[in-house]
Amino acid sequence: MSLVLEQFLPYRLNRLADSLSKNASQAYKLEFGLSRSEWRAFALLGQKSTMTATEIAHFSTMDKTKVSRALYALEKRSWLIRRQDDKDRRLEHIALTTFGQQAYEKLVPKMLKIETDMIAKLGDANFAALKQGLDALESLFADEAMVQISD
Amino acid sequence: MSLVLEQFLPYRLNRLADSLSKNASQAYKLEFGLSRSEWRAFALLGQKSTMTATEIAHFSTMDKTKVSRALYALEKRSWLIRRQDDKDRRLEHIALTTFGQQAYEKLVPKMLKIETDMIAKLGDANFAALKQGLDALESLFADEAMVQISD
DNA sequence: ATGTAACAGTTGTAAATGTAACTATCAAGG
DNA sequence: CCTTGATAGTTACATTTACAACTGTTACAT
Repeated sequence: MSLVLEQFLPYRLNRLADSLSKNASQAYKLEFGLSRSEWRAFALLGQKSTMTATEIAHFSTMDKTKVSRALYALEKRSWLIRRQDDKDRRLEHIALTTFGQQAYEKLVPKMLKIETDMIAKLGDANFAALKQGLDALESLFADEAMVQISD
Repeated sequence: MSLVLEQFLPYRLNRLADSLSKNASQAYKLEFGLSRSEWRAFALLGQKSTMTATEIAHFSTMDKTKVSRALYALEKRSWLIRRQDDKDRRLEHIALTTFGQQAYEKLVPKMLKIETDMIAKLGDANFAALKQGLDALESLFADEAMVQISD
């Protein structure tokens, strides 16, 4: 009947996502000067070692133009190199440089600590509940995406 | 030890918040041409009937400049009126016009339907878990805000 | 009363973003 | 071959946003 914004699910989720991200961004923003999109691309490259820009866009759910600019910024710091595919010259295989990997290995523990601290504060039961809820939400939207694709 | 972006809590929350919001925005964006910040201010005004811009900023967790511009947009559609406070001429008491209220009453059921449909798809158990998790997260960040204030 | 600090709200400006258009490449059919 | 359509990635432009500076007003101590 009546809508209370503070209790409205999309709004709550947005608010919380914002809080968590602001919290987490301290590590990569203050110390490394990375933006959120740069951090995402960077985190993926550290994790999967070699990817194309399109793959990064897919896994980070960012627009490809956003990815393009994030990669450009990371390239300027010499944190990544691009190698053109031998067979398909449209493709670029992107990987972290040694320099980039060193930064990655310095940054990851800090990011993980932020997360584990937060989880500890939440408590096991609440965290389990949160995970269950997020999993359920995610599969819900994964399904919808598939429906759209099969149109 | 290793960071998997897809499982990283701030990232997951961001991703989901985005999905939910895109889903929910269909109603207010396509049919009413409202932006997200306009929707938020509008929803609060419909809910609390009279507020100042600062209050709206506080309850919607938006920057006051964002609120200022959202209110300007809503005012242009004649959805709200401003009345200056008698005692403190810095303050503006903002309320929806009859016109704005009519729009509000048309929009709210659609927004609520989007939410209830989603909750139904989630299932009771998952929704309860989600709520528990979000509540816990929220109180965690509410606490932190207090800590900051008391500094 | 007067100066200083705080507050409400707006505006200016630079950076970030989304959308569409663009370049270059490939693949497949005629 | 050559045309058509798809794909990878970049660039251009319009919109949105954040952040700081600004105007006008109040409160309060001197």
